[in-house]
Amino acid sequence: MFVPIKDSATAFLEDLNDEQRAAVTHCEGPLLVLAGAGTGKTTTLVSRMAWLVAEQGVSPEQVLLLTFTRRAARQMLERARVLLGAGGSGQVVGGTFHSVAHRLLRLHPASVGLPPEFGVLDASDAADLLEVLREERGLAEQGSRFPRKATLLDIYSRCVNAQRPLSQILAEAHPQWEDQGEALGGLFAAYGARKHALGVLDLDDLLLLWRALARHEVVGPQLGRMFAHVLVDEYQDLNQLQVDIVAGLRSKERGLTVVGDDAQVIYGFRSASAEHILNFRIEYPDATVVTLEHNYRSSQPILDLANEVAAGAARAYPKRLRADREGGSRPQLVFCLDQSAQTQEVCQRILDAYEQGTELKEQAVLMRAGHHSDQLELELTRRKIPFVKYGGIRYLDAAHVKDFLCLLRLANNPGDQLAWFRTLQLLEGVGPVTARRALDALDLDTLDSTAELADRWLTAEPLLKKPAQEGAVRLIAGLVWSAGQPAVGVLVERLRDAIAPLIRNHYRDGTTRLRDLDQLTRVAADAHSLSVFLAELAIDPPSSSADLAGPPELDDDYLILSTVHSAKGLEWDAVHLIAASDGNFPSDKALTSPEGLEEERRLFYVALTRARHNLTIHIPRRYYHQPHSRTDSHGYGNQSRFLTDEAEALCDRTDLAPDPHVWSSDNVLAADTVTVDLTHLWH
DNA sequence: TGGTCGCCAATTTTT
DNA sequence: TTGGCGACCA
Repeated sequence: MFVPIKDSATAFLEDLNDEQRAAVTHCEGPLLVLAGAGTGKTTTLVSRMAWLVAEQGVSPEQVLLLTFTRRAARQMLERARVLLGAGGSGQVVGGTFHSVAHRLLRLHPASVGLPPEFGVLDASDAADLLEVLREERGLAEQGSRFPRKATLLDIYSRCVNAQRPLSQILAEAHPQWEDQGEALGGLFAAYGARKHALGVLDLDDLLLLWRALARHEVVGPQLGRMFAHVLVDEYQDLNQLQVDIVAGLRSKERGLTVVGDDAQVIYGFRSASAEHILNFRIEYPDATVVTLEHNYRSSQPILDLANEVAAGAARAYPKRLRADREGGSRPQLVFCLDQSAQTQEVCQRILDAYEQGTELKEQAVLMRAGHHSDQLELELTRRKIPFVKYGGIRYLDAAHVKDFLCLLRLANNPGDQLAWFRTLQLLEGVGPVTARRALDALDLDTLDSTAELADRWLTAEPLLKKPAQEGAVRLIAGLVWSAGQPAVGVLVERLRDAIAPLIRNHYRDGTTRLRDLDQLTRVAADAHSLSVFLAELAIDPPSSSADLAGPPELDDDYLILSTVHSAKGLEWDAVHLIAASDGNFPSDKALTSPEGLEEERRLFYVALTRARHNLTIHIPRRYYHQPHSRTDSHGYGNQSRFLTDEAEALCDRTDLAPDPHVWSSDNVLAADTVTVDLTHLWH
């Protein structure tokens, strides 16, 4: 249906193509937009928001925008703000599923049985709690075979997110633990009970309780009236639980728009499944489907390669991206001798592109796994090339930051056993055993207020050695003092001072680490409540310490380093994909099932389609293994299985490494790096 | 002898 | 950074 362009408020419609405009101005019933990579998906979604506001009289705060990743949320809301900015009245409500769930639950905690000051566990907190329960239940005995804590959380989380029974999840994703089904079931039940007793939620609970809230007989309809229109981005990456939530939000009066691309399902490990987007028309029989195929991002040679890679998929829904404009240079395939050669080559190419006018911000280095850029980061630092890294190890995962957060959690809730357990072990001569005993002596379950802590501590104190006692007294004094302190900023600063000597003592580079805590202290100064501050940190953690330092200056130019997962939805003029050899990409960790390989392929496709003009794929020919690790039998291949002969023919090829057959014979380390066919890994 | 601490190996992707 | 294993201390 064509809607005439009436006034300047809808001038943005002129910049859209026919399909986009059809999507933006769709009126009746649910709308599914199948948007290939680079087809102006964000533009379409944001324009639809603006259109709803300008033409349909929906007020901005009645529009709910849901995205899968935090970066997508941020980007989308920013653009919405710009486009709606002129009106300036209200703001679109939006964010990740988890952050929206959190906000709604803060509004109605009691309706789902939550204490008003409920806490939120991030993934590592949740894993720690599972570990504690595992020990309590005698499942951690030496020699007994049982999943480690990260695996426990993964299994549990899959059950929740896929909404499927443990036995099924075990059979499909963790067959090696199938015989532990009973113990796992018991452990998970205890985990649920403990979370309830502690008044905390994990990230999965946020979604579960949102669904419960939506089904609540009083609050449900109330929530329903909050939003006139719901837009969901990256629908292909939703899991069953999120699909349920979206279905719960739908009503006759409310509009629903979902956008996605079945070729970009890359969150299978979070129980995402392309089935959901493919079944959308079945679930919503009155849905309208609009397909976007014009690619505005990349040049045709890049799309040719992407199409070729996608065509290799076992079960492809044929879709060929067409470039909007002519010309463009072919993707570059660069074979390097090893990782060091790759590092030098990437740096050179980044600088070359920069010289030719592509600023650093318009370039990105992409990789399968966060650590693939370790060496490159050192070299960039050495060459003084500024960069920001996304994905990989996160700021909050740094040990000393966790230590500090635990102390803050104690200020918020002195009965938090997990936080005590970690904090106590910062003290000299205190390990898990002493910490456990001190905890028992504290008898936290009967603790009513922080003020009692000082007295309580007298019973635990003798269990510690002298220097540890002094440190502990400082911490307790800080906590007791902070209990009467309403200003979060002041409180956090005081606790930072209390923990500072312990950090300095406990870590080799303690003084450097303390500086990270300063950043956190600064951010906390703006917080209104400690519990909300901590919960938001768990849901929306800064992805780098640079995030905490605030947005970089406008004139700052810096290179982006990112995992492919974190790069989804983003684009750059020049993309340098590194470590694209078999074993790394596809990651051999992912090759436990045929579906694993298919997801790697889609991930590769996502990586390729991030590039606008220049795409370079670096393939190190070999990796040097630790000389002693004879156990590492599979080694790495020296090329990418995704780059078939047909795909390679679409690229310009540069070979910086001698032919493997030539150099391997006179290289001492050659025996460690045989090319092995990895197909055996998934039968 | 129980418990801590140092050393070594290995580490996917995100909310 | 975490986990496993061995050395050293009370």
